[in-house]
Amino acid sequence: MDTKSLLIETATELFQQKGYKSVGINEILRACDITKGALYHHFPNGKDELLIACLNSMKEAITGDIKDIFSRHASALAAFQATLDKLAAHFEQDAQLLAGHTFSSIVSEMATLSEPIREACSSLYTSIQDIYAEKLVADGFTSIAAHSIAVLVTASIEGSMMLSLTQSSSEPLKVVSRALPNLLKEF
Amino acid sequence: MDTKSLLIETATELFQQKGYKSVGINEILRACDITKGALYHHFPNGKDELLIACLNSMKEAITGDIKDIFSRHASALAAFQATLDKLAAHFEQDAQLLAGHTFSSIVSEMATLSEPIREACSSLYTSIQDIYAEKLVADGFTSIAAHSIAVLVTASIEGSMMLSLTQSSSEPLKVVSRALPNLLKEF
DNA sequence: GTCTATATAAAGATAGAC
DNA sequence: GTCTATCTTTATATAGAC
Repeated sequence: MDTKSLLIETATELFQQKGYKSVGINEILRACDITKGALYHHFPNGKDELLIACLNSMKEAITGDIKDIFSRHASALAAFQATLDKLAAHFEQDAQLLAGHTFSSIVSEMATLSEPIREACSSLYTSIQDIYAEKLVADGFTSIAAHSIAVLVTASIEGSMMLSLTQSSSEPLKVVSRALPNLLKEF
Repeated sequence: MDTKSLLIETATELFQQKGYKSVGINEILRACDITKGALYHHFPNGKDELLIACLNSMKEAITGDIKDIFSRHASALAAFQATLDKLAAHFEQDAQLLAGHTFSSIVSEMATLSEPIREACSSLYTSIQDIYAEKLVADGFTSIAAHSIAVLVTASIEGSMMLSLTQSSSEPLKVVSRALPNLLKEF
């Protein structure tokens, strides 16, 4: 793999696990086994520019995963359940794996600090909600209802990931999975 | 106010808004208009020890707020709706105010880094869920059902706060508020 | 395109005067 | 109990050789 891609992939993983500020450039370089010269060649504007590239990479990976799951299940309910089961399974295998499905550590840290980064995170959540809403419309919901349900489910899933990480238990993910039939109703 | 309380109060607010790593000791001292000598007199173990004190302070403030709201409403549904309405109103008045009702910026950053801090955050969420569950039991739910619903609602509220901050809109908070009748059903 | 070496600033923390 | 001054480490970033 070329150095630039390696850099993005490695930094993405670290940022997702530890947040932005907590991860130093040196830590990233050590993990990639390269030095500063290479980083500043590919990202002349340094760590900020690398973060933007990582956010784009996360958008690709996360929406790709979701599209994949949603194309393989007939109903929105089945797709959401498969999503949450996968998250719970990943969590139980290795809590760190859960980080790969969210970017809340970056959102929480940066949302109030940097407007361009808040926008990048916002666009990522919008993309996710759009996939959800499309499937809900295919299931027969009106566009308006589908949009609301998509927001609700996104909030519930993100919140349950945070609770599972905090409480060191897959229970919150499983609770939301069981509650899905109630969530997927017009309100 | 004594210096120690001022320090805790000021640092709590900054940590909630920006996370832990993003807030430097110098920034806190500047905001308090004191110097390092005072800080290290009250917190010999430095920033880490100050964070623990802040987490305890948040626990007091947040659970106090919730208990207050829940004592003033007859049903769990009314109490949850009042909670979300208050969050949305605060958000619309000043997005920064929303930070005072959560500590997700700290959770997301520290949950994978420091075990004692993860435990402190976990205990805070447990306290919140206990208040919710108690009210749900009073409403007639079984203890088991009340516990599950409390987890679900906590996840939904926390997730919607994150979405509202990220998307710069109170819509996610309002969506979850409208969805509450569906959330408060056995599953 | 990547390295080494260096610059510069900021972080957290300590010592000792008052 | 708070200050000033200082120390150490770490952070991001740059310059120039290869």
